[in-house]
Amino acid sequence: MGAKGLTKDLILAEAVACIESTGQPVVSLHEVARRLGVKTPSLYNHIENTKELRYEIFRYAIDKFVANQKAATQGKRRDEAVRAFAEAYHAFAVENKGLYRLIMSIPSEEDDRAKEVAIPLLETVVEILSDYGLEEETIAHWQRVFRAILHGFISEEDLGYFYYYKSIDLNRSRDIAVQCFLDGLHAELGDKYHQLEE
Amino acid sequence: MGAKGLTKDLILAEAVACIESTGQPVVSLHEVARRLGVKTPSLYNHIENTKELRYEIFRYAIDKFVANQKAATQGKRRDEAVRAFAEAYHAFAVENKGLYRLIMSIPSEEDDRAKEVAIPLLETVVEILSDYGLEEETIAHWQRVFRAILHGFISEEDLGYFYYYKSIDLNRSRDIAVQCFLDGLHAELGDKYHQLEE
DNA sequence: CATAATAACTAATGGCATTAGTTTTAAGGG
DNA sequence: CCCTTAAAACTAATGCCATTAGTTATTATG
Repeated sequence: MGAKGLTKDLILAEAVACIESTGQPVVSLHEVARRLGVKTPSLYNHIENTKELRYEIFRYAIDKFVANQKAATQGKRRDEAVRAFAEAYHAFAVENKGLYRLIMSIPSEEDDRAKEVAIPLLETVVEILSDYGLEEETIAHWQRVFRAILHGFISEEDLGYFYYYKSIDLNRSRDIAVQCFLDGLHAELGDKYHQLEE
Repeated sequence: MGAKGLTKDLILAEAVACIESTGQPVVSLHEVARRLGVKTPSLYNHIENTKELRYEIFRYAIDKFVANQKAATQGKRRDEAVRAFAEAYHAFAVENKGLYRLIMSIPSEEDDRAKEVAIPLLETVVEILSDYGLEEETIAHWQRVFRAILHGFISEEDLGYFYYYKSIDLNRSRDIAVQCFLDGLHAELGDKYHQLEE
C-alpha cells in the first residue's frame, strides 16, 4: 500500500545500526530518516515517537544480550557458568557499546514496561546461581552482588575511570573481581560448597 | 560593569540547584536563564557553552563527592574505613542523584580535562587501601574492584534493576557486597591480614 | 559628567521532535 | 484494465533549545 516499503522493522534495524556505529545509546529520528532516504515525519506512520522507538531498541538489545549470555553459559554449571557469564557479559558490552549503554540507561526513565522486558536478563543470572542449592533470598542477594560487579566494572571501564594505572592489566582486575565474587559465594555456602564439588 | 550582576558562580549555583531538584544530570541553558531571570544568550557573557558549564558542574560535583568521602573516612582505617567509605558513597549517590549521575556520565564524553578532575576521587580509595600494606599493583586491582562494586550497586539500584525481589532488603545486599569485597581483600593479604589486626 | 568597556538584550539561524494537512502510491474491486 | 481508497510519504509549520551577530543599556572610572 505504501510508497517506499518502509516498515517498523526497517526503522528499528536502521536505528540499531546507527547506535552500534556511533556507540551512543541515542539516535535522532532525523538521522534514521536520513539513512533510510526518507523525510523525518514519514517515520511517524510506523512509530509513535522517539520514546517508543527507544523502547523497541531496548527490547531488541535485551533479547540480543540474553541470547548472548545463554549461549555462553549453555551446558555449564556453577563456577564455570559464572565465569563464562562474566566473560560473555564483558564481551557483549565492549562489542555492543551502544546497545549496552542503552540497556543501562533506560529503565529509570521509561515506564514499567521496560522493567518487564529486562526480567529475562535477571533470570539468566538466577538460573546459574540456583545450581548452588541456596535459599531464594540468598540467591536474590548474591545475584545483585554479581550484577553490580559486572555492570560496575564495565561501566567504570567504559567511562574511563580505570584509565589511571593504565599499565595495569584490566583483564586481571576483572578476573580478581569475579574470583572475589566466587570466593564470597563459596563462603556463603560453607560446608555445602565441598559437597557440591564432589 | 554589568547590569544585573550575573556571574559564572551564580550560573553554576543555579545549574547545580536545577540538577539537584530534577535528579537529572543535564540542564538546559534555557532553564538556568529562566530561573535567574535573564535571557538565555546573556549566559554566554560568562560561560563558553553548555559543554563548559557541564564541565564546571562536574568539577563542583567531584569536589563535593570527595569532601563527602574524606569526611566519612576521617580517622578510620582499613576495614572500618572501607565500610564507612561504602556507606558514604551510597548516601551521596542517593542524596545527590543528579550530581552522581553527572559524575558517572561525563568522562567518556568530555575531553581529558574531566579525567584529571576525577583523580582525587580515585585517590580517596587508594589512600584507604594503602593502609593494608599491599603492593601498588595489587592496590590498583582492588581499588578497581571496590569502585566497580560501589558504582555497580548504586547504578543498578538507581536504574531499577534491583526492583525485582523488592521485598528483599537492599541494604542487606549491599552489606553482603561490601563484606564480599573485604573477604576477598583479606584473602589477598593472606597471613599479613592477621598481623595487621594485632 | 563623559566615555569606554562590558553586560544584557533582541533578532536570527539551525538542529531536532512533533503535528496538521496535502499529495502520492499501490492494492483490490468492478 | 481502470478506478477508488486507504495508507504512506511528503510539505509546511510550530516549538524547544543552543548558539551567534549585532544592538542597547549600564556602570566604573577618568
